[in-house]
Amino acid sequence: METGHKRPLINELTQGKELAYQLKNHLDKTMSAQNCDFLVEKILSSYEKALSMLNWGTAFDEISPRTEVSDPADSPHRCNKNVFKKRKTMAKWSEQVKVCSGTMVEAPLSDGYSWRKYGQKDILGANHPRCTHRNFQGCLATKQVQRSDEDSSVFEVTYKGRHTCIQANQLSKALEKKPKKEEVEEEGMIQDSKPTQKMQYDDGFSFKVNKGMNTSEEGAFPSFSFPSTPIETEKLENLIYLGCDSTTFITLDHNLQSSDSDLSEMINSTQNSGENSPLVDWDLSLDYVDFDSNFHFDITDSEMFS
DNA sequence: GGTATTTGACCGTA
DNA sequence: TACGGTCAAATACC
Repeated sequence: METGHKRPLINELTQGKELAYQLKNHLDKTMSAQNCDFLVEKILSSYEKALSMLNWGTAFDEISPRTEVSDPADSPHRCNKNVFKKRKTMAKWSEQVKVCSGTMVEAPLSDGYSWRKYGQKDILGANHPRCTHRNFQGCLATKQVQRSDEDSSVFEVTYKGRHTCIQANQLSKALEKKPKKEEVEEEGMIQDSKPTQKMQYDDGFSFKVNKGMNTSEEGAFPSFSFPSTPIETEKLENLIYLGCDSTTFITLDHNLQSSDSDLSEMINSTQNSGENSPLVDWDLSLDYVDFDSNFHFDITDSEMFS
């Protein structure tokens, strides 16, 4: 990796270490849960940034000579801005979320992160333009929103990159005192009115996202939550267990009309990779997807294969 | 005046 | 070379 990129990386890691020490010191003393949450999220944010930098470094290493880092003078638009020119490496961290917004047209935009629209593009063959949003907290994640041609109430939301920021709601919540019981309940009502969301990946299969914790439990990620979609009993029989950690389980719908070899390949690649994350080495790069471990999600959608 | 959005142009990828 | 992603100046909004 280039020396110039080590410094911010070291800074982030150092900051994470210091914050961890602070947290350790506070654990013995009287410290509110909110402050603990805040410190933890700061620590996580630091490590996320550091890891992103490492990923960039990897991307940098993979850049072909033709697309290698260019002299800033080469492009007036990229002076001191984007050091790395190859976009494909960033697109690697992508997930796609289909949102049946129903009456809540704004729903796709309110996922708890702070997004700023920075581009709109007419896509060939699409009736509606594609809007691109970027987090303005120095976060690497981007988000694309495009209204479906078939159903204008349906938005396709594509997330790219990994969040390195602290979720806006999360940050404010950490700084606030614990809300009153009524406020918590009200928040829960709002969340329950949100549409069911489906995560669909470019590789051809999709997830239903099932929030496995109730509103009062979710804590750290209050607004990026989806209504709980109970798995039907008969569907459970068709689910192939892919893996889990303490709070997340991942299953693959056995009804998927992909070949058995494809299935086994996916499962093998899943189970053979990583100790903690069941999806670490998937080609669709779920290791980079910003899943919150508080979410339960299962692969139950077979539309893409029909 | 500060912030957010729009939009035309540039650039990378396929 | 066409298409899509991104940038940044221009514009709108508060």
